[in-house]
Amino acid sequence: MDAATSPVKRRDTSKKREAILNGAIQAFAEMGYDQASMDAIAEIAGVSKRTVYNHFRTKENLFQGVIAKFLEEQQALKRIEYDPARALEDQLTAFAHAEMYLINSPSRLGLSRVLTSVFIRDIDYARRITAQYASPHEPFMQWLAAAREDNKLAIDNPPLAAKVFYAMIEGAITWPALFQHGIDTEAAKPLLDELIATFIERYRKEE
Amino acid sequence: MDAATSPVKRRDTSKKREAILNGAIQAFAEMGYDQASMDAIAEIAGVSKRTVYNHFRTKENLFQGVIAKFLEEQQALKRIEYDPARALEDQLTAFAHAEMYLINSPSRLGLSRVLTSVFIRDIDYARRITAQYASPHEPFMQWLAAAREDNKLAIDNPPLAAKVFYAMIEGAITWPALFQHGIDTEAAKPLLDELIATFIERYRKEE
DNA sequence: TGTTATTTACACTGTACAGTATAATTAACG
DNA sequence: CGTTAATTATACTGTACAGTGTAAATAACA
Repeated sequence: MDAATSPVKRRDTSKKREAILNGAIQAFAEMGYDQASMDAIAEIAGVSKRTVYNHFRTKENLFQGVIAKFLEEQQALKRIEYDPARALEDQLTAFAHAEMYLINSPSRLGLSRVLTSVFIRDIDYARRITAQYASPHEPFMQWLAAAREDNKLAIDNPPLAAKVFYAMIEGAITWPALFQHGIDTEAAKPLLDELIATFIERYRKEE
Repeated sequence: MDAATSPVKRRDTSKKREAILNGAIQAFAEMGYDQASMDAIAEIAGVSKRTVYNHFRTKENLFQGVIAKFLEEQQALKRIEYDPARALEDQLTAFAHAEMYLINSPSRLGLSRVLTSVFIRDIDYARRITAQYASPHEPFMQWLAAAREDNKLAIDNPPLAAKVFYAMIEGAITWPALFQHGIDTEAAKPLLDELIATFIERYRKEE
């Protein structure tokens, strides 16, 4: 199958593949999984339906390609570096804002909804897929560990504290954004500040 | 249309209607909205398909009947009375446990997933439906107000505090339960305790 | 018991869509 | 250029399912 070892002449098909993937992303995001027919996807991608099937055996297969792209991006975008020179509030606020803008970005919002609706219809399937990616809370747990190391936070159980923080962010921002047309970032700021204040009050190291 | 005012003889059809509704609830919960065909629903309900259509004009219509039943029950089950004789921790813990057992109950878990998947596919539809019911946070806001009145909590902005609490419960319990096969209630207790401690540390009134 | 509203069985229509078949066309690579 | 892998247009198959039509059966009520 490898171009270098195969005796068969193979051409570069990555361009079409990209086009199909992008068309599928757009179609899924705008119409949802079921409504996005393979005909519609092919048309949006500017490609014949047969070509779609030449690249992806089934619709489900194509969807997995879309998911992979989406989740890999997500993973790359959820970084947080601990900075000992910066106030904890500042860093947490920046991080929470990043989460809010990420979920709010229109292109991702649509796909997040589709992912949610597909995953909740088949949670075992969801497990199988998401198991292939690192836990999205990992970078934050690293941050917490660094802050503790730096004697700024008193945390007995970092995974537990990470769950508390993510519960707040997801419960207050992520899920509401999905069920509305995104979040009004200005209106959400007082809530975000309150969450961060609550978190810090709990775990701040007493001097 | 009213039996008392109509000149047409009308019989009691509520039994069949109940049977259809219960069959639909079971079918939707077990198979999801799309997979639950009207034929399947009729069979589970022990009723002919034509009778289903005699009671509900369309599948969507039937689904609304199911939703109505579900959301009304939900509303009734989300009560919390403030008790000045009981510690805040106790009351919040009991409340949070009630939420956890409610989402965990197998019959409701399936329907909650279906509701989620339908609502997230059409958030404007979701708005129209849920707008007909009281905000699910209302009872808790009353509780907060009573606790403040009783000088136990220092809360400037009760709706904001309510959002903080519900964000924690939903982010930590409700959503995870939906995407797993429910929540392991024992394993969740430390997290629940931590959330409540965090909430109380933020809003407890200093003596 | 007779009337008739309601229910049933069953055949049917129309539509939407995943996936396939195939012959013709295009364009990348040597 | 010529070869041929990749792509295209188009027509097609099979299936699933919402919703309808109808005549016969059933059962609630007067």
